[in-house]
Amino acid sequence: MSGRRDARRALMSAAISLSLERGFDATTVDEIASAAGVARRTFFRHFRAKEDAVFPDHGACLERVTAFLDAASPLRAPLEVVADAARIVLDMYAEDPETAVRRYELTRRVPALRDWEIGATSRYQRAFARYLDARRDPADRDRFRLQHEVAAASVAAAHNHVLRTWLREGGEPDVRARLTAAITDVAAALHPWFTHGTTEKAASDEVMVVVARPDTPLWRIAEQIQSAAGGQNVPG
Amino acid sequence: MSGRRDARRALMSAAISLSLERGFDATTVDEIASAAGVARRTFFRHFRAKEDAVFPDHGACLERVTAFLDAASPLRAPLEVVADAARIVLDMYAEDPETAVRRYELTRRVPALRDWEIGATSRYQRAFARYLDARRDPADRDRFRLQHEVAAASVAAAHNHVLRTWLREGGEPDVRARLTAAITDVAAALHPWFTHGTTEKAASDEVMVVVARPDTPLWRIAEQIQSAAGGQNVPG
DNA sequence: TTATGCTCTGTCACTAAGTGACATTCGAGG
DNA sequence: CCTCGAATGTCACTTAGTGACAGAGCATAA
Repeated sequence: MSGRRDARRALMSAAISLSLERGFDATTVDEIASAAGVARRTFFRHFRAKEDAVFPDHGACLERVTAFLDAASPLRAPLEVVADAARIVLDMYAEDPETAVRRYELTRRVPALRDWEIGATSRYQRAFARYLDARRDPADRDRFRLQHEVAAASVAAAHNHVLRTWLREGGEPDVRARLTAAITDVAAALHPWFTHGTTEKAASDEVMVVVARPDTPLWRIAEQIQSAAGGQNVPG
Repeated sequence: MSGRRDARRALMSAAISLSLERGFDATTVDEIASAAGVARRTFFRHFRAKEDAVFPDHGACLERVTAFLDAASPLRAPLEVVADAARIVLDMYAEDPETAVRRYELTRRVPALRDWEIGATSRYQRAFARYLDARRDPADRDRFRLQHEVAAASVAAAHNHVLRTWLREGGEPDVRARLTAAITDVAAALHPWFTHGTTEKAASDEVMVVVARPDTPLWRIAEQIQSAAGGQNVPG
């Protein structure tokens, strides 16, 4: 009937607005669809369920996260990569703070929406754990699966904490810095789990010597070199 | 029509069996009800939704967990109490291993059921975090909320890991011991977060002297006494 | 311009989840 | 035997979600 490309966005907006006014359960898909100026069937072409209309971007964001994790350099420390992945999720919320805050109001009030979002975030968490698994030497995977799941859950919890605090305050200040700080805290506690291949270094002023066992992961060596260089350029 | 007291159990059993045969989505509530020998309406008197019939005990278990946490002695270390709370949940699964394994088969295959269970377990996790909050001095709560949420998530993740491993193996060996081991690992990493009120001790062979700041929590002092006693009886 | 094809959309019809109202039956206790 | 309350059965209804088919909008090639 009108512009043909913004149906999805209009539906999301209508779903959130109407749910905030009358309540989520008291709002029918018919009402949402007609408020957005489309047919009822069109709603279900864009969203699998009524709850999905409130969180329309989790699908695409999950794909972005998994693609990022699949493409991450093996030279980087695993927990740092997972932290960046969490940052991707946070950025998605921060992209539209107003909508994020309105959504948050809804999820606090409607249990069905809370469960739906928990289901969505659990998929990120699973992606984190799967990534940590993949980074580990195949022989070690079974032994470290517990640590991976706990680490993934911890990063997800830190992300959720920062996100909720930010939303409660209205979406104003710098979220990314807070996430970095939170995950640094968590990573400090969990660090021992990810430093198995021990590395020793004997450094002088001019020469850097790194002594490591042959099976030491590359990212650990990179980490040692970086800390030994102390922020200065490593002489070529 | 027949015995009047076991409708709930019969419905749960029918729901799991039929869903394993034909698939969860392809099984209607009508079929479940008639298989259990009751009317369709009776199903919804016992369960809020079709998914609920597969996990009928989470509600009661959550009440047990929160009651346990509310009644826990302030002399015990917070992480130990939370570990015991997780044990309550694990015991509920272990009470009927066969059903638990069948349920697990279902949750692996049906996304709706997986999301439903994740929603249920998230409520335990919230209870854990809320308890850790309550244990903290009111002035410290805001500063430590991140740690509480991460700790709660970690314990929940450890529980889920042990549970899933156990279910995958068919439900045979000693689960409780594994949960203890897993949570011990986690608690070791998280321990620094829960030892703020520093305690120093100067011990001799016959006399025990505990030096602590006045605001040191009781459970920390108890912990110190216990470790100083080294498993022996503390002389009265 | 018309023809062709693709994607998004509208319409209709249908199954099944979940709820409210009211009647009925079972079981315990007087 | 009668009564009361809780669990159940019956009926009717709203609404979520899906399948099938038709039409509208927009591109590209002839």
